[in-house]
Amino acid sequence: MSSPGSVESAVADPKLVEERREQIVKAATKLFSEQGYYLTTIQDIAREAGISVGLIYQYFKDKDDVLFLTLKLVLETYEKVIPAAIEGAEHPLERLCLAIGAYCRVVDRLRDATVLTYRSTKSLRADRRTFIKEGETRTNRMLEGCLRAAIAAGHVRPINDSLLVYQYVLYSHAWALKQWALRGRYSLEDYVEEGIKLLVEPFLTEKGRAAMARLKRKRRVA
Amino acid sequence: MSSPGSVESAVADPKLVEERREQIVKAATKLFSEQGYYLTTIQDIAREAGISVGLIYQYFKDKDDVLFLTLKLVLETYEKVIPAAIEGAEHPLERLCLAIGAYCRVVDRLRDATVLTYRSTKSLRADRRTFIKEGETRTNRMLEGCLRAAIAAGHVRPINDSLLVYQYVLYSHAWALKQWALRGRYSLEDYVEEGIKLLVEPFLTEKGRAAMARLKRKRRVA
Amino acid sequence: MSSPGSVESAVADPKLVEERREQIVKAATKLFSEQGYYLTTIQDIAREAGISVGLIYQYFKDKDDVLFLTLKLVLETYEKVIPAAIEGAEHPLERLCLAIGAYCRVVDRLRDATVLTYRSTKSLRADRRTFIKEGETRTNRMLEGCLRAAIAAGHVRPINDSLLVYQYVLYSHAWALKQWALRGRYSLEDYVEEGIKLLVEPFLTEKGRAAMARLKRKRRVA
Amino acid sequence: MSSPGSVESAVADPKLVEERREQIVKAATKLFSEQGYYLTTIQDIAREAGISVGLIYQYFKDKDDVLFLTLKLVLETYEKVIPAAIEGAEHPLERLCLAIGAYCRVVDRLRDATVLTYRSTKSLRADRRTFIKEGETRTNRMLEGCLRAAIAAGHVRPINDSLLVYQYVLYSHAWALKQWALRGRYSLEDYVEEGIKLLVEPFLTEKGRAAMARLKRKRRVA
DNA sequence: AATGAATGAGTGTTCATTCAT
DNA sequence: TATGAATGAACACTCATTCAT
Repeated sequence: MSSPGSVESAVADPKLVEERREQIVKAATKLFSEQGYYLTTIQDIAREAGISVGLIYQYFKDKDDVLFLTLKLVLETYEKVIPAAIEGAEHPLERLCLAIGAYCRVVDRLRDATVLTYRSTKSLRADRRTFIKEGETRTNRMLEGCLRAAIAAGHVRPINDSLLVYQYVLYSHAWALKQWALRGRYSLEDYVEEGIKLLVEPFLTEKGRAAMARLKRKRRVA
Repeated sequence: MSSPGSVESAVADPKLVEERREQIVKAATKLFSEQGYYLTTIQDIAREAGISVGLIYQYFKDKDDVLFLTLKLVLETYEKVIPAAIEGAEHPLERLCLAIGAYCRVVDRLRDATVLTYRSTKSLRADRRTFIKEGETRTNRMLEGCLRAAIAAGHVRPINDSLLVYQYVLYSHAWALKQWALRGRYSLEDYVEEGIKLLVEPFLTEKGRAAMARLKRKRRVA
Repeated sequence: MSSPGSVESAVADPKLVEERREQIVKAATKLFSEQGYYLTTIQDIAREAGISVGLIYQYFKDKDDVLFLTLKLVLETYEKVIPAAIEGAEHPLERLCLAIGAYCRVVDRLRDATVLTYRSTKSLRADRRTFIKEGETRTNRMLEGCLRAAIAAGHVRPINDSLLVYQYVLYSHAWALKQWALRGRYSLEDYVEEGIKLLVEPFLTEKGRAAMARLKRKRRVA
Repeated sequence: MSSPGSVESAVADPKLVEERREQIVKAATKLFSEQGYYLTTIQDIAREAGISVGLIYQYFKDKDDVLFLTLKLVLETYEKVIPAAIEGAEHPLERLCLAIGAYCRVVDRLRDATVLTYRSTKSLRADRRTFIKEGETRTNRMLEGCLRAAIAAGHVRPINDSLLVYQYVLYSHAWALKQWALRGRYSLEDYVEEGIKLLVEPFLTEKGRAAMARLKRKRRVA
């Protein structure tokens, strides 16, 4: 009946649908992030969004639907932000570092929503859970592309790229998941820098090290 | 009234208390892991444990209490298994590798419960949440001890140890969190080995590399 | 947060709130009176009122709240009926007798609810219990006002007015509390008349006796 | 099967039965009086009595049974104390005053249990409720006997004796029911004295007044 | 005679969802 | 489109009662 990635609405006007859904998801994201999925009621969401309970059901089939769109939006943000960050950069190493930095920054911005991703994905219907995981996989692949390009260009020595990419992802997510331990000890920018020292630099080739040095100098000037 | 770490019981006999709690927590761990905290009912737990609903309330104050002990047990297992694994080993590098391997293996054994840790810690009362996080911190410190010893002994070059330890932890947890992606591609033992290649070897000193080679040869013989 | 005398509602429209609460309290009064507070379930009340369980919780915070409004209504009825009964009468003795008669009659009308007052006040939260007792005190004071006026006017001889007022109250309540013994032996009107013979006439002065005789004649004519 | 006034026990030794029941009823009276019947659990009673839950069921059929014996004991105390108080006194007026005083005093002693009588009689099974009411009626009849004797002897003028007796009863009970209002304003002894002024003296004949004066003088000497 | 662990029916309460307006 | 009053299934939790020891 309904494909896992789309969400039906009883309302015709697509512009209104867009607008209302955004309004509702914004409220839901805030509340789900603060209190979790099960402790957030539809009435809470309606109140936070400044609309009536019934209206939510004009734009979403059920509560699961709201969660789905909320998580989908987080994933989509990831997928949008990272390409945007590396766009314009040519050098493979620069692209890799920019991608990692962008990931950390978007996690910082969507801190609570990222945690929500870990907490609540399992609350979704099975097919939608898969859909969300595929979104994550797509994001990973973007990082993987950057890493492979750097290997192909001879800046990074051959290595288990897919596992290393997971480390990039986990490192970024950790900024949200372990904020209670990390914040206060690092600024976001320091955290990114440390990440690169830990998860990129040790794998650079001679050529890569030289390139990295040049990049750092350039960045310092800018 | 009640300290966050203890759980009151209406039953006097400590042996029975121990036994029943274990029985209940075992059932709860299974169900919480499969369906999450909120979708698991007390009835479910009772049925799974083969006892009556009322009996659960003789050994736990409320549902939160059951979750707490469940999570506490996971953390305590971590804290027990890792020292046991490195006991007997003398060499700092060996101790570090054993610790990482032990962590991955205990995560494998408590796979669902580890995921539960990420999903449900926030469902706990605030003071208990803190208590659980302190347990995690203690585990981290054990790894940190190993890493620092290896640095002090000149096998690992000076590095941001606390962040690297986080990578060890995340790497281990990922085996549970991302099992949908990792299993099928790696066996547990391969995964451990890859982890060491990715998160230990790049940071070895000359001396460390030599020591590591010797350790590997020894392991292959055994 | 909530003052003891008010009851919050999730519904906005005050007219509907009024109507629904009346409907619910009416059902609750019947059931509480027949079976007592603890044997009456919210399900029972919903069924009796012809509404759903959930709806009760839109108009009352909890079961205690329903009991409170039920008892409050009884007390308020007392406070309304007695002034209405003596309004228009000028003569202090007439006012006193009318007040006593009105009290007996309202107890007769709210027979079961009056018994409920004795049975269930202690089931209320402490602050609300006090609130209810203050309502009773206010009613007593109205009777006390009548009695004192009659003493001041020289119709009743000086006497322990506050204790005598308690006797009036108890005499009225007894009509409900001891109905199993009194009904069948007295009609309500006879009971009122006997009460006046027992608790008013013995304390009349010469002047009071004369006035009382005149009042009785007048009443007989009307 | 079981007559309403008796309570079966699984234990043979009548002395032990007597002793245990007393122990249990004592605990129950305290708790029922403080918290009411429904808020008191069998576990509470067992704890208060210092015995096990199971043991209560060796001496009582069910919880209703415990309440019944508790109330029965109160009524029996009334029935025992009043005759004892008037025993030895010859003069009808003196007997009447002693009876009223004794009633007030026993109510004072069993203050909470007397309130319990009002709150919880309706919680009993129907036949036992009747049984308890008959006990009350018996007590009333003792007072009625005193009053009638005083009338017959020409000390009290002919009057609606049964209703006046109710006033005596209510007056005594009020000491428990309205203790929140009465205590602090009267001592028990003053309260008794005021009662006699209000509910006996106004109905005395000339002869009665003379006799009462003599009695008071005598009492003052003693 | 005495214990107290075990039971499970029954309670108050919540909240996703519907639908008349 | 939008509202929010109304529904009722489902849940956590309690406690009178039983029974193996």
